[in-house]
Amino acid sequence: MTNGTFTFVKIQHMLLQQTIKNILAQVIQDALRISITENELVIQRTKEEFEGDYTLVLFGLVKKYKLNPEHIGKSIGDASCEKHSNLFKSYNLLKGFLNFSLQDHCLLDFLTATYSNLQFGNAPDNKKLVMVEYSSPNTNKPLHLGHLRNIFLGWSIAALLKERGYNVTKSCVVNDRGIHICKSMIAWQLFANGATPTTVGQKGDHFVGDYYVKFNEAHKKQIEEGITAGLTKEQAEKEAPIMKATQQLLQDWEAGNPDVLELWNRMNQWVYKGFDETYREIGADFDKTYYESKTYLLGKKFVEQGLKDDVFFKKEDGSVWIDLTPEGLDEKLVLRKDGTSVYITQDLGLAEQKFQEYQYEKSIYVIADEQNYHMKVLQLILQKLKKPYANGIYHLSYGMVELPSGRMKSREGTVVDADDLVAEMIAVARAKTEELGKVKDFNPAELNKLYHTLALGALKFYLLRVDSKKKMIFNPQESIDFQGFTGPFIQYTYARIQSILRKEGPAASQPIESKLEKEERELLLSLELFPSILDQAVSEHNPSVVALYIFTIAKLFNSFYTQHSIINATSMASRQLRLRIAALTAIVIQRSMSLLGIEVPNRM
RNA sequence: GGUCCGGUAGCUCAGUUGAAUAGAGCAACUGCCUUCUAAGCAGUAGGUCAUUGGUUUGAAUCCAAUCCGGAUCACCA
Repeated sequence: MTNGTFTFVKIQHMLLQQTIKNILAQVIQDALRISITENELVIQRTKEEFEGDYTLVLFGLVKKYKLNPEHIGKSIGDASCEKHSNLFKSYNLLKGFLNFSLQDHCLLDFLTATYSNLQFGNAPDNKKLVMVEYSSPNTNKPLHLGHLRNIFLGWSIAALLKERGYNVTKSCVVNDRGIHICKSMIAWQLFANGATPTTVGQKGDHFVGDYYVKFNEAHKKQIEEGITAGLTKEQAEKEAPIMKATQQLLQDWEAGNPDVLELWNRMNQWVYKGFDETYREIGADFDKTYYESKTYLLGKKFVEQGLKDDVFFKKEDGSVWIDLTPEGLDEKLVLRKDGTSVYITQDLGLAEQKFQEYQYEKSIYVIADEQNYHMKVLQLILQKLKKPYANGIYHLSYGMVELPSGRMKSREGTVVDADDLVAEMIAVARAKTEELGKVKDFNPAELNKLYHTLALGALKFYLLRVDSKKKMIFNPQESIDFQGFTGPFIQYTYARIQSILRKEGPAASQPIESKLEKEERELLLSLELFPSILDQAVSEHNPSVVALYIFTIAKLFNSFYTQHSIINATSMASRQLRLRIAALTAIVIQRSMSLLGIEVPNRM
């Protein structure tokens, strides 16, 4: 801090575990006269059944330096407690495990420094730009459960990145053109008699989705007729009149037929209005939206460049390919023989477009794992074209949400609709709240707000608590729980704390008890991990780390809460200590949940 | 067939840079509300970590083989 200049000093809390590692590495060098870095040390939280807070696992040292564990354990333990008595209170040695107990004041210092810090966990701007693309719906049907997993994941990853200092741009690619939307258009022309979402009083995305279903019904019927008339199944699918009309519509669209464009635009607007409503309801937002209709031609110039650079090659029929067999993949088409571009080529163009607009360091694509191969190919092609942004592409691949009966199929009507599910969750939240009757003094607006908070808390937590890489099974018969490892459990813990803090908040001027109870210790040791948990979640691109963490915090607090009274603590100093612990727990819960996109209620 | 992912308690999932007796939640069973919110807490029961072999002082975790499930390898998106 220089004189006369206002310098903002951000105090970064040094994690205990890292501090211990650094000190022990030094101690070991001095005491055993061996050269060792802190990264070689294995430090972990001491298991509950043993005495201590942090444990140094000695086996690595024993093996590498051929030392006796009893001997080195004692040397390290003695030297540590002697030279760093401000950190280590005592140690015990069990087999190859050296368990250290920390001085209470280490935890109390941490508590004092953070209990009123509403920014705890927030890291300073690191000037790195990241794009997160998520949601990316088709415009022929409403959002479903699979989209919800995608959206919650993408939103949360973006929030986590921001929290840890990244500059984040959230983007969405809308697949607004192609055969799928033409199917809805044809069905509307054939069956709607001019009906609109307004005339039938239906949400626009559902309205259009219904015509997509009607298309499939009509198509199916025509296929059966075709087969009866002697066609093969494949022929019947292609030759069905409604399919031919759809193909014609697609060609007219590409040719720019004004009537077709007008209908296309009108139907898409209906869908967007519906999407916006759903996004608002579930708290999704985007900084930038790309429309496929505007970007799908961008990739074509890649083809020329790729041919020139000998990355691509042309076949006799005029189609263009890339040979990825040296990489263990296949030959992949990048341009059809009729000169139209394929999916992968469009994605190449969009990646370039995004980079030109944002110069991102990293570009995260939240896309289901069925596209693992596609994303691998995308990155590989960009690398072969020597694009500077190629290595920054990261596919956040998540498993599909399945029903007990298997995959959801929109054509078979087995999808779990996003709007329906949210409405159902709100109904469950209402029923549970009324059953418990704790907020009878709430007015209708407050009640609706609470139901919404609880419903989305339950739903988001349910989808985010599972490791995103794994597929998950959703059983619509069993409604999502409000007890145990759930959003409402954590929200409840928060509400409990608020109920105490409404009566009395911690007073900075008051002294606090300096000796910690077991439960207080446990809680502080875990709360202290918060920033490192966020780093882990970011580096693994995995919000479930945060969900898991905050669940253990809530459990620890509830356990503490039932064993020790806060307001009626036996001494003023003890009450002040506990009020601070409660306040910090509330902060960590609120912040963790907000990073999952979940709000916390003051009462429930 | 090639490639990739997965298999842990009745169910849904943690734990996989190797480390102490493999953990939660739900469901089942026992207790605990005149005390800060019982959407809670404490406890009981439940396991051949798919199988077999290997590496290691030590394997759910690493290696190999096998079995089972899924995804993908489209001039679909």
